[in-house]
Amino acid sequence: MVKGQKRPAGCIVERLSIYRSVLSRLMDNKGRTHIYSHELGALSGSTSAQVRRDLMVVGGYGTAAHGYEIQLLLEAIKKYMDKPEPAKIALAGVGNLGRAILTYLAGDATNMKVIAAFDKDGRKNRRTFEGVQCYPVEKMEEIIRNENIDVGIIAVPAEAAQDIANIMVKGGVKGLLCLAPIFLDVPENVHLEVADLGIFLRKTVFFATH
Amino acid sequence: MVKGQKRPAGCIVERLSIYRSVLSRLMDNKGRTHIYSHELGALSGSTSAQVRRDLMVVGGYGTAAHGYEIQLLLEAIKKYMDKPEPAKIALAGVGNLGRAILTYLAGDATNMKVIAAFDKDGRKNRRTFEGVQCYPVEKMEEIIRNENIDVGIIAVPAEAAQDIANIMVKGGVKGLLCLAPIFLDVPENVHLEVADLGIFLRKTVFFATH
DNA sequence: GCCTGTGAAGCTATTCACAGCT
DNA sequence: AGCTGTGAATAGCTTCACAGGC
Repeated sequence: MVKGQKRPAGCIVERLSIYRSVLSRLMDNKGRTHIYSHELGALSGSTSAQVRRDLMVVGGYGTAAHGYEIQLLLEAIKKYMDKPEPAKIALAGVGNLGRAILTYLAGDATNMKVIAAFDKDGRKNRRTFEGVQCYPVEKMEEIIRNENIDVGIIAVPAEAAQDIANIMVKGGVKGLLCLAPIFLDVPENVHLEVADLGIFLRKTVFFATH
Repeated sequence: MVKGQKRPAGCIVERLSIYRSVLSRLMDNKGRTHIYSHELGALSGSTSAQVRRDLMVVGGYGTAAHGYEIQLLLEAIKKYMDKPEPAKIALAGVGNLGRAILTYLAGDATNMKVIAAFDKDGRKNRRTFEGVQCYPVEKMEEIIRNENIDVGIIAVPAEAAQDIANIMVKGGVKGLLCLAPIFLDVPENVHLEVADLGIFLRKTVFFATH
């Protein structure tokens, strides 16, 4: 028997991303200006101690009186995580999953920009999705290289994923987010992030039924 | 500066799910019957030591001569992870993301079954998606309770996610997979798994550009 | 020689707990 | 009284390294 799920362990970067989105929403929608570590913890699935530790990394600006000033915190996180220029992104595969991510990014794409999408399906080329132009896969390597794209998102079926990854790497991406249910082989110097929805579902099912 | 990404730390359950899908593919597509820990490691983004440790948990059946027998391994993993009855699943939100997960499950749903989908959009009701019937949200609690559904997948916009979660919990689900970019408040006894694509993208961007 | 199974060591990440401040 | 920042302690996870087997 497994010992009872631990919080997904996620590294700091993951949690900082979460804090960031929670804080933005809090500031924009509720007009909050300050927050305590235990509140932020509750809103992001973490503990107060964890929050304080994380915030130390970006330079803790909290006061005992009012906690953290949200504005300041967001700037500190941004400074820690973001490069001055928005990251350039390419998307391969404009199926349901690809479109879902475009929709998401149309809402919150702070410091990220999807430069181009690619699809094998000729009918999708020349079209735009959420304002992003779709090109044939044959042009991918060239466009990635010319536009200096940083990150590739792989939202194609598992069978095609490795080929797509190879082309993206040849084009010069430094990171890949693979949404297909397969583990890709990429060079050491390219960061691979795997987000397989099926695995998450299996995990959920496991913990729900045990 | 962050210390250089560590393997996502994922707990055993996550890795077992991965092994399982890798092994199935290997057996079905390539007709392999045996595999060594270092091979399985390479194919699933892990190390040989890690694989051997994980497989001990399900009952290691390896031999020095041929490694592990795939068939046996799959059965052992299944016995460890699956209940005798397939897990019953409900999906809320039949947008791009919801449909993506239905497509996925149409391919590999071993021991999982999506019983019903729900959507606010009246035009989607009465339709089926990948063979799954779509109902209005008003019927959700009732259907979840009557069908004894184990797990809910939340693929609705962030604003609606908490309401949907509340209804699902009232209906009696024991686990929730939330795909919306928000952290939900659920009772202790319900397992919450958060899979926010935006967070993964942010992580990828961070490691690609640092 | 090369593999598995596994105790022991080594790391990382998380939590505790408290000094210092308001 | 209640909060932050942080050293120290703990818990959890991963790798090492080697005995035992083919």
